[in-house]
Amino acid sequence: MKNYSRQREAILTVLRSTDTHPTASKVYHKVREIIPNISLGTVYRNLAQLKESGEIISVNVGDGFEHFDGNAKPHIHMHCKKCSAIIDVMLNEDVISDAAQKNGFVPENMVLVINGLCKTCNQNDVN
Amino acid sequence: MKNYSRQREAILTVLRSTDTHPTASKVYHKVREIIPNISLGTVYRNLAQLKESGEIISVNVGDGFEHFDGNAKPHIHMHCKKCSAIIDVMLNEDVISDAAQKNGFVPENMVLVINGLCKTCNQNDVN
DNA sequence: CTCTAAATCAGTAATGATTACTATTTTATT
DNA sequence: AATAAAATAGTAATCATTACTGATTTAGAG
Repeated sequence: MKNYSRQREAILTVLRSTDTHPTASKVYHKVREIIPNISLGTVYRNLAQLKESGEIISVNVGDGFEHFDGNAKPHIHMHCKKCSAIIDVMLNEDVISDAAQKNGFVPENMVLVINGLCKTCNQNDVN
Repeated sequence: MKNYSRQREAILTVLRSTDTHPTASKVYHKVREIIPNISLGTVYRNLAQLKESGEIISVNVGDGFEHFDGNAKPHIHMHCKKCSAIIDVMLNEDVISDAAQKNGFVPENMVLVINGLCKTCNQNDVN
């Protein structure tokens, strides 16, 4: 059902070799250095597929772009509204405010999105 | 610099009278019940302005839509990937896993976005 | 090694949420 | 009432993302 593809491998390699949370477009341009004629549609399709399979995750910081992350382990993303940096903070370190202080980050507004299944949907069936 | 407008007031009223985290389009249709000829552009402009002034916040759960929230206090949003419900959980209740358990929520993937200023940007200047 | 079907691709067109634009109306102040 | 800034309705433009198509690649069987 899922065949190997050089394109998908290259995309995964790019995502795993950076901590900058690139957009689809950024990934596209980076992968073009490896596969010069890869198409944007292929990048989008594979990003969706890698996300579906849990190999990568995505973050939406409200700038209108989906940002991709090769680190699929649950962690905190701190988003600077000025330079747009997205900073990783592993979850076992500390609670929210501590984590913020340790990074010299001044939190203004925080949103936690937990994706999963709510009580009702989880009881109704398996998928 | 900021004048009163009936349209903005109606938008705020709509947002404060629901906990469903509507999209701009949903807000538009709801406000049309109060002001039948309000335009979509006006809704978008005022949502941006209300967000800027901190009267409302927005959540992006990765479904391609920006969701608006009349409750500007920091809180957790749990997003069901099946029914798309966005459930509010106040922050002082408990830590993440506890909050999830209490709501019968099965977390699969969690992303915390903290908007603010990073160390570098905060040291460089005031705004 | 062929053969075949399913999966994937490159390239391009279409979609649709959001933003920009413009002429008109409303607000707040004198 | 007069005036300037702010806001509006309506429409057009933008652009990230998705859908589509005919060609290519993959994987497994013979």
